[in-house]
Amino acid sequence: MADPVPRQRRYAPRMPAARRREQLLDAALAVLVRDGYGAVSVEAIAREAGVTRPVVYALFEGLEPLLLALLDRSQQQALESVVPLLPATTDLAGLRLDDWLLEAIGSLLDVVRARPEVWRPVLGLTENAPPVVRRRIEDTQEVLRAQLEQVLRRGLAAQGAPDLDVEVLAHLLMVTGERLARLSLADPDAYPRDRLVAALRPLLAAARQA
Amino acid sequence: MADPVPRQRRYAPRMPAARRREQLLDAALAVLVRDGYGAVSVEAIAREAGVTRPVVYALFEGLEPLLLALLDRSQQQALESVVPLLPATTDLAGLRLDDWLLEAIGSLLDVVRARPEVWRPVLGLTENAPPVVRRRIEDTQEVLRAQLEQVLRRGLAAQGAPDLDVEVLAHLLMVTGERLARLSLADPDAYPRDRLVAALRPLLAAARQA
DNA sequence: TGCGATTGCTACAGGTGTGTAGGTTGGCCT
DNA sequence: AGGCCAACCTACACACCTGTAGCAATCGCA
Repeated sequence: MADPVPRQRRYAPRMPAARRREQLLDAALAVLVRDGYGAVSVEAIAREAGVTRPVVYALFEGLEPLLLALLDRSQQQALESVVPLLPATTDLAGLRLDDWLLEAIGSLLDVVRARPEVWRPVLGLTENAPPVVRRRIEDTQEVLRAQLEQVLRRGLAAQGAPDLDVEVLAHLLMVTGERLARLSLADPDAYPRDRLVAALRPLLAAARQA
Repeated sequence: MADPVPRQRRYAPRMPAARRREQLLDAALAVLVRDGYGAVSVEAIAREAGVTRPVVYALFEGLEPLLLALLDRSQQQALESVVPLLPATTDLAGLRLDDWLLEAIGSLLDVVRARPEVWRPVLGLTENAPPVVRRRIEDTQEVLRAQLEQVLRRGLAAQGAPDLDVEVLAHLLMVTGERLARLSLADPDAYPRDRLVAALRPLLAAARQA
Protein backbone atom coordinates (compact mmCIF):
# COMPACT_ATOMS: atom_id res chain seq x y z
CA MET A 1 0.00 0.00 0.00
CA ALA A 2 2.67 2.44 0.95
CA ASP A 3 4.35 4.27 -1.86
CA PRO A 4 7.48 2.28 -2.67
CA VAL A 5 8.76 5.01 -4.98
CA PRO A 6 11.29 7.08 -3.04
CA ARG A 7 9.29 10.29 -2.67
CA GLN A 8 11.68 12.91 -3.96
CA ARG A 9 13.77 13.15 -0.83
CA ARG A 10 11.49 14.94 1.59
CA TYR A 11 14.36 15.42 3.98
CA ALA A 12 17.54 17.24 3.23
CA PRO A 13 20.57 15.05 3.95
CA ARG A 14 21.42 15.23 7.63
CA MET A 15 24.45 17.05 8.84
CA PRO A 16 26.17 17.79 12.09
CA ALA A 17 25.49 21.33 13.25
CA ALA A 18 28.99 22.61 12.65
CA ARG A 19 29.05 21.47 9.04
CA ARG A 20 25.56 22.83 8.43
CA ARG A 21 26.67 26.19 9.76
CA GLU A 22 29.46 26.33 7.23
CA GLN A 23 27.13 25.27 4.46
CA LEU A 24 24.68 28.01 5.38
CA LEU A 25 27.45 30.58 5.28
CA ASP A 26 28.42 29.28 1.86
CA ALA A 27 24.81 29.53 0.74
CA ALA A 28 24.55 33.09 2.01
CA LEU A 29 27.72 34.01 0.15
CA ALA A 30 26.39 32.42 -3.02
CA VAL A 31 23.14 34.35 -2.87
CA LEU A 32 25.00 37.52 -2.07
CA VAL A 33 27.42 37.21 -4.98
CA ARG A 34 24.72 36.15 -7.40
CA ASP A 35 21.90 38.52 -6.45
CA GLY A 36 23.39 41.18 -4.17
CA TYR A 37 22.71 42.04 -0.57
CA GLY A 38 19.18 43.07 -1.34
CA ALA A 39 18.21 39.50 -2.13
CA VAL A 40 19.71 38.00 1.01
CA SER A 41 17.12 36.76 3.48
CA VAL A 42 16.80 33.83 5.84
CA GLU A 43 14.32 32.40 3.39
CA ALA A 44 16.67 32.76 0.41
CA ILE A 45 19.59 31.28 2.30
CA ALA A 46 17.55 28.30 3.44
CA ARG A 47 16.28 27.77 -0.09
CA GLU A 48 19.77 27.96 -1.50
CA ALA A 49 20.95 25.38 1.00
CA GLY A 50 18.01 23.08 0.28
CA VAL A 51 16.70 23.36 3.80
CA THR A 52 13.85 25.08 5.65
CA ARG A 53 14.00 28.23 7.69
CA PRO A 54 13.79 26.69 11.14
CA VAL A 55 17.10 24.99 10.42
CA VAL A 56 18.66 28.39 9.94
CA TYR A 57 17.08 29.81 13.07
CA ALA A 58 18.33 26.83 15.03
CA LEU A 59 21.92 27.61 14.08
CA PHE A 60 21.92 31.40 13.98
CA GLU A 61 20.02 33.97 15.97
CA GLY A 62 18.72 35.58 12.82
CA LEU A 63 19.85 37.17 9.59
CA GLU A 64 22.20 39.79 10.96
CA PRO A 65 24.16 37.44 13.20
CA LEU A 66 24.50 35.07 10.27
CA LEU A 67 25.85 37.81 8.02
CA LEU A 68 28.25 38.96 10.70
CA ALA A 69 29.49 35.38 11.01
CA LEU A 70 29.97 35.32 7.26
CA LEU A 71 31.88 38.56 7.47
CA ASP A 72 34.07 37.17 10.21
CA ARG A 73 34.99 34.33 7.93
CA SER A 74 35.51 36.43 4.80
CA GLN A 75 37.31 39.27 6.49
CA GLN A 76 39.68 36.90 8.17
CA GLN A 77 40.56 35.38 4.82
CA ALA A 78 40.80 38.81 3.26
CA LEU A 79 42.93 40.27 6.01
CA GLU A 80 45.23 37.28 5.99
CA SER A 81 45.99 38.08 2.37
CA VAL A 82 46.36 41.79 2.83
CA VAL A 83 48.11 42.33 6.13
CA PRO A 84 51.37 40.74 4.98
CA LEU A 85 51.51 43.41 2.30
CA LEU A 86 52.10 46.01 4.97
CA PRO A 87 55.82 46.27 5.65
CA ALA A 88 57.26 45.76 9.08
CA THR A 89 58.01 49.12 10.61
CA THR A 90 61.67 48.18 10.79
CA ASP A 91 61.99 47.97 7.03
CA LEU A 92 60.84 51.49 6.52
CA ALA A 93 64.25 53.05 6.46
CA GLY A 94 65.54 51.41 3.33
CA LEU A 95 62.26 51.55 1.51
CA ARG A 96 61.42 53.41 -1.66
CA LEU A 97 57.88 54.28 -0.83
CA ASP A 98 56.40 54.45 -4.30
CA ASP A 99 58.00 51.18 -5.34
CA TRP A 100 56.54 49.54 -2.29
CA LEU A 101 53.09 50.96 -3.04
CA LEU A 102 53.18 49.71 -6.59
CA GLU A 103 54.20 46.27 -5.44
CA ALA A 104 51.54 46.25 -2.75
CA ILE A 105 48.81 47.17 -5.20
CA GLY A 106 50.07 44.61 -7.67
CA SER A 107 49.90 41.93 -4.99
CA LEU A 108 46.44 43.11 -4.02
CA LEU A 109 45.29 42.64 -7.60
CA ASP A 110 46.76 39.15 -7.66
CA VAL A 111 45.07 38.20 -4.44
CA VAL A 112 41.71 39.55 -5.54
CA ARG A 113 41.93 37.83 -8.90
CA ALA A 114 42.75 34.57 -7.18
CA ARG A 115 39.66 34.53 -4.94
CA PRO A 116 37.00 36.82 -6.35
CA GLU A 117 34.20 35.33 -4.29
CA VAL A 118 35.91 36.37 -1.10
CA TRP A 119 36.38 39.93 -2.26
CA ARG A 120 33.25 40.85 -4.11
CA PRO A 121 31.15 41.19 -0.93
CA VAL A 122 33.70 43.53 0.54
CA LEU A 123 34.50 45.46 -2.60
CA GLY A 124 31.29 46.57 -4.14
CA LEU A 125 28.23 45.43 -2.40
CA THR A 126 28.39 47.41 0.80
CA GLU A 127 25.55 49.83 0.23
CA ASN A 128 22.56 47.58 0.25
CA ALA A 129 23.78 45.65 3.24
CA PRO A 130 22.04 45.84 6.60
CA PRO A 131 23.41 48.74 8.64
CA VAL A 132 25.34 46.52 11.05
CA VAL A 133 27.13 44.78 8.23
CA ARG A 134 27.91 48.02 6.47
CA ARG A 135 29.34 49.47 9.64
CA ARG A 136 31.57 46.45 10.06
CA ILE A 137 32.91 46.67 6.51
CA GLU A 138 33.50 50.39 6.78
CA ASP A 139 35.21 50.01 10.14
CA THR A 140 37.58 47.43 8.74
CA GLN A 141 38.37 49.58 5.75
CA GLU A 142 39.06 52.46 8.09
CA VAL A 143 41.46 50.31 10.10
CA LEU A 144 43.34 49.39 6.94
CA ARG A 145 43.36 53.01 5.85
CA ALA A 146 44.81 54.11 9.15
CA GLN A 147 47.52 51.47 8.82
CA LEU A 148 48.31 52.71 5.37
CA GLU A 149 48.44 56.25 6.67
CA GLN A 150 51.01 55.23 9.26
CA VAL A 151 53.15 53.54 6.65
CA LEU A 152 52.99 56.61 4.45
CA ARG A 153 53.80 58.97 7.25
CA ARG A 154 56.81 57.06 8.44
CA GLY A 155 57.98 56.24 4.96
CA LEU A 156 57.83 59.85 3.89
CA ALA A 157 59.61 61.00 7.02
CA ALA A 158 62.33 58.42 6.48
CA GLN A 159 63.04 59.59 2.95
CA GLY A 160 62.66 63.26 3.68
CA ALA A 161 59.76 63.98 1.37
CA PRO A 162 57.68 67.12 1.39
CA ASP A 163 54.69 67.83 3.59
CA LEU A 164 51.89 65.89 1.98
CA ASP A 165 48.40 65.56 3.39
CA VAL A 166 48.91 61.96 4.37
CA GLU A 167 45.45 61.47 5.77
CA VAL A 168 43.65 62.48 2.60
CA LEU A 169 46.17 60.70 0.40
CA ALA A 170 45.54 57.49 2.29
CA HIS A 171 41.86 57.87 1.46
CA LEU A 172 42.69 58.35 -2.18
CA LEU A 173 44.98 55.34 -2.24
CA MET A 174 42.24 53.21 -0.74
CA VAL A 175 39.67 54.15 -3.36
CA THR A 176 42.32 53.76 -6.00
CA GLY A 177 42.99 50.22 -4.86
CA GLU A 178 39.29 49.52 -4.74
CA ARG A 179 38.64 50.82 -8.23
CA LEU A 180 41.60 49.03 -9.75
CA ALA A 181 40.50 45.81 -8.09
CA ARG A 182 37.02 46.26 -9.42
CA LEU A 183 38.24 46.98 -12.93
CA SER A 184 40.34 43.88 -12.71
CA LEU A 185 37.39 41.76 -11.66
CA ALA A 186 35.00 43.25 -14.19
CA ASP A 187 37.21 42.91 -17.26
CA PRO A 188 40.43 41.03 -16.65
CA ASP A 189 41.37 41.03 -20.32
CA ALA A 190 41.06 44.77 -20.84
CA TYR A 191 42.73 45.56 -17.54
CA PRO A 192 45.53 43.11 -16.84
CA ARG A 193 47.44 43.52 -13.66
CA ASP A 194 50.50 45.09 -15.21
CA ARG A 195 48.57 47.72 -17.08
CA LEU A 196 46.87 48.92 -13.92
CA VAL A 197 50.09 49.05 -11.98
CA ALA A 198 51.83 50.87 -14.79
CA ALA A 199 49.07 53.45 -14.99
CA LEU A 200 49.58 54.27 -11.35
CA ARG A 201 53.36 54.71 -11.50
CA PRO A 202 53.59 58.26 -12.83
CA LEU A 203 51.19 59.55 -10.19
CA LEU A 204 53.24 58.12 -7.39
CA ALA A 205 56.45 59.31 -8.95
CA ALA A 206 55.07 62.82 -8.84
CA ALA A 207 54.60 62.57 -5.12
CA ARG A 208 58.18 61.46 -4.60
CA GLN A 209 60.26 64.44 -5.42
CA ALA A 210 59.59 67.63 -3.61
CA MET B 1 -25.80 62.02 15.57
CA ALA B 2 -23.01 62.61 13.14
CA ASP B 3 -19.64 63.35 14.55
CA PRO B 4 -19.25 67.12 14.47
CA VAL B 5 -15.63 66.98 15.53
CA PRO B 6 -13.47 67.35 12.41
CA ARG B 7 -12.14 63.83 12.25
CA GLN B 8 -8.42 64.36 11.84
CA ARG B 9 -8.41 65.33 8.19
CA ARG B 10 -9.39 62.11 6.47
CA TYR B 11 -8.43 63.55 3.13
CA ALA B 12 -5.04 64.81 2.18
CA PRO B 13 -5.17 68.35 0.82
CA ARG B 14 -6.04 68.30 -2.84
CA MET B 15 -3.53 69.08 -5.48
CA PRO B 16 -3.40 69.33 -9.24
CA ALA B 17 -1.74 66.29 -10.75
CA ALA B 18 1.42 68.08 -11.83
CA ARG B 19 2.14 69.44 -8.38
CA ARG B 20 1.37 66.10 -6.77
CA ARG B 21 3.88 64.46 -9.10
CA GLU B 22 6.57 66.82 -7.91
CA GLN B 23 5.61 66.27 -4.29
CA LEU B 24 5.83 62.52 -4.74
CA LEU B 25 9.29 62.84 -6.25
CA ASP B 26 10.27 64.96 -3.27
CA ALA B 27 8.87 62.35 -0.93
CA ALA B 28 10.77 59.59 -2.70
CA LEU B 29 13.97 61.59 -2.41
CA ALA B 30 13.35 62.20 1.28
CA VAL B 31 12.84 58.51 2.00
CA LEU B 32 15.86 57.64 -0.07
CA VAL B 33 18.15 60.09 1.68
CA ARG B 34 16.84 59.21 5.11
CA ASP B 35 16.58 55.43 4.86
CA GLY B 36 18.43 54.38 1.72
CA TYR B 37 17.25 52.74 -1.45
CA GLY B 38 16.27 49.60 0.38
CA ALA B 39 13.45 51.39 2.16
CA VAL B 40 11.97 52.95 -0.94
CA SER B 41 8.61 51.47 -1.94
CA VAL B 42 5.38 52.80 -3.35
CA GLU B 43 3.93 52.32 0.10
CA ALA B 44 6.70 54.28 1.80
CA ILE B 45 6.53 57.11 -0.71
CA ALA B 46 2.78 57.41 -0.34
CA ARG B 47 3.08 57.40 3.43
CA GLU B 48 5.79 60.05 3.34
CA ALA B 49 3.61 62.23 1.15
CA GLY B 50 0.58 61.73 3.41
CA VAL B 51 -1.38 60.03 0.68
CA THR B 52 -2.50 56.51 -0.23
CA ARG B 53 -0.99 54.20 -2.79
CA PRO B 54 -3.64 54.49 -5.48
CA VAL B 55 -2.69 58.14 -5.77
CA VAL B 56 0.83 57.13 -6.63
CA TYR B 57 -0.31 54.53 -9.12
CA ALA B 58 -2.53 57.10 -10.75
CA LEU B 59 0.45 59.36 -11.43
CA PHE B 60 3.22 56.86 -12.11
CA GLU B 61 3.21 53.43 -13.70
CA GLY B 62 4.90 51.93 -10.68
CA LEU B 63 8.00 52.21 -8.53
CA GLU B 64 10.66 51.96 -11.21
CA PRO B 65 9.16 54.60 -13.51
CA LEU B 66 8.84 56.89 -10.52
CA LEU B 67 12.47 56.42 -9.57
CA LEU B 68 13.57 56.97 -13.13
CA ALA B 69 11.58 60.20 -13.17
CA LEU B 70 13.31 61.22 -9.97
CA LEU B 71 16.65 60.43 -11.54
CA ASP B 72 15.76 62.48 -14.59
CA ARG B 73 15.16 65.43 -12.31
CA SER B 74 18.21 64.94 -10.12
CA GLN B 75 20.58 64.09 -12.91
CA GLN B 76 19.52 67.09 -14.88
CA GLN B 77 20.26 69.33 -11.92
CA ALA B 78 23.52 67.52 -11.28
CA LEU B 79 24.64 67.62 -14.90
CA GLU B 80 23.75 71.29 -15.19
CA SER B 81 26.21 71.97 -12.40
CA VAL B 82 28.93 69.71 -13.68
CA VAL B 83 28.98 70.05 -17.44
CA PRO B 84 30.09 73.70 -17.38
CA LEU B 85 33.19 72.52 -15.55
CA LEU B 86 34.35 70.78 -18.69
CA PRO B 87 36.33 73.20 -20.80
CA ALA B 88 35.36 73.96 -24.34
CA THR B 89 37.63 72.05 -26.68
CA THR B 90 38.86 75.33 -28.09
CA ASP B 91 40.39 76.39 -24.81
CA LEU B 92 42.54 73.33 -24.57
CA ALA B 93 45.59 74.83 -26.15
CA GLY B 94 46.38 77.44 -23.56
CA LEU B 95 45.39 75.25 -20.65
CA ARG B 96 47.53 74.04 -17.79
CA LEU B 97 45.90 70.68 -17.32
CA ASP B 98 46.64 70.16 -13.66
CA ASP B 99 45.48 73.63 -12.73
CA TRP B 100 42.27 73.05 -14.58
CA LEU B 101 41.72 69.74 -12.83
CA LEU B 102 42.24 71.30 -9.44
CA GLU B 103 39.85 74.06 -10.22
CA ALA B 104 37.29 71.64 -11.59
CA ILE B 105 37.41 69.48 -8.48
CA GLY B 106 37.22 72.54 -6.28
CA SER B 107 34.11 73.67 -8.10
CA LEU B 108 32.67 70.18 -7.82
CA LEU B 109 33.11 70.32 -4.08
CA ASP B 110 31.40 73.68 -3.93
CA VAL B 111 28.47 72.46 -5.97
CA VAL B 112 28.05 69.32 -3.90
CA ARG B 113 28.25 71.20 -0.65
CA ALA B 114 25.62 73.62 -1.88
CA ARG B 115 23.02 70.97 -2.66
CA PRO B 116 23.79 67.77 -0.76
CA GLU B 117 20.34 66.28 -1.21
CA VAL B 118 20.76 66.29 -4.97
CA TRP B 119 24.10 64.52 -4.81
CA ARG B 120 23.77 61.97 -2.09
CA PRO B 121 21.59 59.62 -4.16
CA VAL B 122 24.11 59.68 -6.96
CA LEU B 123 27.22 59.56 -4.84
CA GLY B 124 26.82 56.75 -2.44
CA LEU B 125 23.62 54.95 -2.57
CA THR B 126 23.82 53.18 -5.90
CA GLU B 127 24.20 49.61 -4.75
CA ASN B 128 20.87 48.92 -3.19
CA ALA B 129 18.98 50.58 -5.98
CA PRO B 130 16.80 48.60 -8.37
CA PRO B 131 18.85 47.34 -11.31
CA VAL B 132 17.37 49.81 -13.78
CA VAL B 133 18.23 52.75 -11.59
CA ARG B 134 21.72 51.48 -10.92
CA ARG B 135 22.32 51.02 -14.60
CA ARG B 136 21.22 54.58 -15.28
CA ILE B 137 23.54 56.01 -12.65
CA GLU B 138 26.47 53.95 -13.82
CA ASP B 139 25.83 54.85 -17.43
CA THR B 140 25.83 58.53 -16.60
CA GLN B 141 29.03 58.22 -14.62
CA GLU B 142 30.59 56.41 -17.55
CA VAL B 143 29.55 59.21 -19.90
CA LEU B 144 31.17 61.76 -17.62
CA ARG B 145 34.26 59.60 -17.33
CA ALA B 146 34.56 59.33 -21.10
CA GLN B 147 34.25 63.11 -21.36
CA LEU B 148 36.98 63.51 -18.82
CA GLU B 149 39.12 61.04 -20.70
CA GLN B 150 38.77 63.12 -23.85
CA VAL B 151 39.75 66.29 -22.04
CA LEU B 152 42.78 64.57 -20.57
CA ARG B 153 43.85 63.09 -23.87
CA ARG B 154 43.61 66.35 -25.76
CA GLY B 155 45.05 68.40 -22.96
CA LEU B 156 48.05 66.14 -22.61
CA ALA B 157 48.60 66.12 -26.35
CA ALA B 158 48.42 69.89 -26.44
CA GLN B 159 51.06 70.33 -23.81
CA GLY B 160 53.30 67.55 -24.96
CA ALA B 161 53.11 65.38 -21.86
CA PRO B 162 54.26 61.79 -21.61
CA ASP B 163 52.28 58.72 -22.59
CA LEU B 164 49.96 58.18 -19.65
CA ASP B 165 47.22 55.57 -19.50
CA VAL B 166 44.48 58.12 -19.90
CA GLU B 167 41.66 55.61 -19.70
CA VAL B 168 42.68 54.22 -16.32
CA LEU B 169 43.64 57.64 -15.02
CA ALA B 170 40.18 58.94 -15.86
CA HIS B 171 38.77 56.14 -13.73
CA LEU B 172 41.02 57.12 -10.87
CA LEU B 173 40.09 60.78 -11.15
CA MET B 174 36.43 59.86 -11.01
CA VAL B 175 36.75 57.86 -7.82
CA THR B 176 38.98 60.56 -6.43
CA GLY B 177 36.30 63.15 -7.05
CA GLU B 178 33.70 60.87 -5.55
CA ARG B 179 35.71 60.22 -2.41
CA LEU B 180 36.62 63.83 -1.89
CA ALA B 181 32.99 64.82 -2.33
CA ARG B 182 31.93 62.21 0.18
CA LEU B 183 34.54 63.32 2.70
CA SER B 184 33.33 66.85 2.25
CA LEU B 185 29.72 65.85 2.89
CA ALA B 186 30.52 63.61 5.83
CA ASP B 187 32.70 66.04 7.77
CA PRO B 188 32.87 69.52 6.29
CA ASP B 189 34.85 70.89 9.21
CA ALA B 190 37.61 68.32 9.10
CA TYR B 191 37.80 68.40 5.31
CA PRO B 192 37.29 71.92 4.04
CA ARG B 193 37.37 72.47 0.34
CA ASP B 194 40.83 73.97 0.22
CA ARG B 195 42.43 71.18 2.17
CA LEU B 196 41.10 68.56 -0.22
CA VAL B 197 42.20 70.48 -3.27
CA ALA B 198 45.63 71.08 -1.78
CA ALA B 199 46.05 67.39 -0.99
CA LEU B 200 45.47 66.54 -4.60
CA ARG B 201 47.94 68.99 -6.11
CA PRO B 202 51.17 67.04 -5.74
CA LEU B 203 49.68 64.00 -7.44
CA LEU B 204 48.59 65.96 -10.46
CA ALA B 205 52.03 67.35 -10.98
CA ALA B 206 52.63 64.10 -12.84
CA ALA B 207 50.61 65.38 -15.75
CA ARG B 208 52.69 68.45 -16.18
CA GLN B 209 56.28 67.71 -16.91
CA ALA B 210 57.40 65.41 -19.62
C1' DT C 1 -26.98 76.24 -5.58
C1' DG C 2 -26.11 72.17 -7.53
C1' DC C 3 -23.70 69.20 -11.02
C1' DG C 4 -19.71 66.93 -12.81
C1' DA C 5 -14.98 66.10 -13.32
C1' DT C 6 -11.11 65.56 -10.54
C1' DT C 7 -8.87 63.88 -6.65
C1' DG C 8 -8.46 60.87 -3.13
C1' DC C 9 -9.96 56.79 -0.22
C1' DT C 10 -11.35 51.95 1.37
C1' DA C 11 -11.08 47.28 0.68
C1' DC C 12 -9.62 43.11 -1.32
C1' DA C 13 -6.65 39.43 -3.30
C1' DG C 14 -2.10 37.84 -3.72
C1' DG C 15 2.93 37.60 -2.94
C1' DT C 16 7.12 37.16 0.06
C1' DG C 17 9.48 37.33 4.35
C1' DT C 18 9.75 36.64 9.76
C1' DG C 19 9.77 33.87 13.84
C1' DT C 20 8.06 29.94 16.54
C1' DA C 21 5.44 25.77 18.36
C1' DG C 22 5.04 21.23 17.94
C1' DG C 23 5.37 16.97 15.30
C1' DT C 24 8.34 13.53 12.51
C1' DT C 25 12.43 11.09 10.92
C1' DG C 26 16.94 9.12 10.97
C1' DG C 27 20.91 7.23 12.94
C1' DC C 28 23.95 6.20 16.80
C1' DC C 29 24.56 3.41 20.90
C1' DT C 30 23.55 0.27 24.12
C1' DA D 1 15.99 -4.67 18.84
C1' DG D 2 14.70 -0.75 20.68
C1' DG D 3 15.24 3.81 22.69
C1' DC D 4 16.64 8.45 22.50
C1' DC D 5 18.25 12.67 20.79
C1' DA D 6 19.76 15.50 17.16
C1' DA D 7 18.32 17.18 12.91
C1' DC D 8 14.37 18.48 9.90
C1' DC D 9 9.93 19.51 8.70
C1' DT D 10 4.92 21.36 8.56
C1' DA D 11 1.90 24.83 9.81
C1' DC D 12 0.43 29.06 11.81
C1' DA D 13 0.17 34.04 13.01
C1' DC D 14 2.01 38.23 11.63
C1' DA D 15 3.79 41.97 8.97
C1' DC D 16 4.66 44.59 4.88
C1' DC D 17 4.41 45.29 0.00
C1' DT D 18 1.92 45.21 -4.79
C1' DG D 19 -1.84 46.31 -7.86
C1' DT D 20 -6.69 47.29 -8.81
C1' DA D 21 -11.86 47.99 -8.52
C1' DG D 22 -15.25 50.66 -6.95
C1' DC D 23 -16.86 54.33 -3.80
C1' DA D 24 -16.68 59.15 -1.52
C1' DA D 25 -15.36 63.80 -1.01
C1' DT D 26 -14.11 68.26 -2.95
C1' DC D 27 -13.85 72.21 -5.95
C1' DG D 28 -14.77 74.91 -9.97
C1' DC D 29 -18.09 76.75 -12.61
C1' DA D 30 -22.42 77.52 -14.64
